[in-house]
Amino acid sequence: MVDKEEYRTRIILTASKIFSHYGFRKTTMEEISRALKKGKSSIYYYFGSKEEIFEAVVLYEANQLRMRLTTAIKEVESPPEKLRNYIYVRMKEFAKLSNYYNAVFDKNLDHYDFVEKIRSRYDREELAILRLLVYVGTSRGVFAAKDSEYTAMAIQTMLKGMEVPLFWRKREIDINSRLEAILNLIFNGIIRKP
Amino acid sequence: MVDKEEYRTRIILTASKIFSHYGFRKTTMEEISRALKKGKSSIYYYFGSKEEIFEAVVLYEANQLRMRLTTAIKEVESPPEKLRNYIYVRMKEFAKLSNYYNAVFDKNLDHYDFVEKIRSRYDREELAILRLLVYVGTSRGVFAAKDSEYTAMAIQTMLKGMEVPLFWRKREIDINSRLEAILNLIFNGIIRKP
DNA sequence: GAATTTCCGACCCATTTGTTCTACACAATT
DNA sequence: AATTGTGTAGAACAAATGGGTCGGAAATTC
Repeated sequence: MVDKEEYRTRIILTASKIFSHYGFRKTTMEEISRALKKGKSSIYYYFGSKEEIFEAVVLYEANQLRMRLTTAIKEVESPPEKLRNYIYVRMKEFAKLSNYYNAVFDKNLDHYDFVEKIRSRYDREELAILRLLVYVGTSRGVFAAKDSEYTAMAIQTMLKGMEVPLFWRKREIDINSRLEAILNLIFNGIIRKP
Repeated sequence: MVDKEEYRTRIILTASKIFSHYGFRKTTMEEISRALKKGKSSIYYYFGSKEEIFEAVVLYEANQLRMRLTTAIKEVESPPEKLRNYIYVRMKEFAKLSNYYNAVFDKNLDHYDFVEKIRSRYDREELAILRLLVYVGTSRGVFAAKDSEYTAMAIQTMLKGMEVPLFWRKREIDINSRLEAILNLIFNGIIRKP
């Protein structure tokens, strides 16, 4: 009973690995169960269907991302550094995620709406985080934003803009230099001039 | 008619890519043909079966390897350098091949005998190459091998010994340093002491 | 030792997949 | 113009694969 939840995450972890390698479609329940050294039907004791496993994987991944982002903020003190860290980690993680989903999804596919649902839920969270960062930075006098809500939304828009090439292009983009450029732009537009 | 052979290699190339990603079993004819923008049944005009394509891929890969090795020898002049280059490239290529076959083969599998056939055929070639290298080196006075045949066989045995961990272990091995050690051993055992 | 939890082999059946077959389009050749 | 040869693909099909169910063994807990 306490183990059950634990075993569920074990399933999630291994399934995630196989999904990322072979994609959702090509991954079979047989494989997942074999990797867990269990019978195929045993898996159904923990999850109702293959899709259910997949949803759990996505949810898990989303929480992972959330955690990494919040710790990224806590790692440093000053608001500019917090913002920089946040954006940096966000980019890195999204690059990883884009790899994951490119591998997992069949090129068509209708699973996108599911991801979109998760994503839109996190959008609000992200906005709150950014708003707080901007607000704190402004009240400490290191940022100079008139309205932290709209400023946060603007930043978020920029960040989303950076996702597009990640998810649609195959070409290797020099993430780091692009990142520097973006950060530079944000800071020089937002940091109080002396 | 001249195009036909050309198109066969195009099939081989694309099939190889998909095989290496998804493995033989999970790769479907549908996928291969889709990647080639042809109808599924059209592929059968060029190859009799999925297995036949796979055999062609392996054969192609083997020839690729042979070429890389012979050019590796020609790149340098002195016998020790030739030997070093040969072993170096051989290791690198085998590391790549091991990745390929680990990805392509289902963990069981009876395809091994097929690979073994190809391999044993190349064994003789390799032995001839090594023997020549040793022989030339000895007659130039830079090596000191009593019997180039048996020396070559000894070297080949060592090289095979290095394959084992490549194909069976997952752990990342530091190829370069191991390589240096082996080369050092071979040379200090074979180079005429002053 | 009964109850409950966890596991699995055997089965079901819809879908997939390797392969065959036939027919069609288009050139080249007769 | 008819024939032959080359390349293509759609339809059809038998075999397999794979997701999911079920009844009941094992194992664990009470």
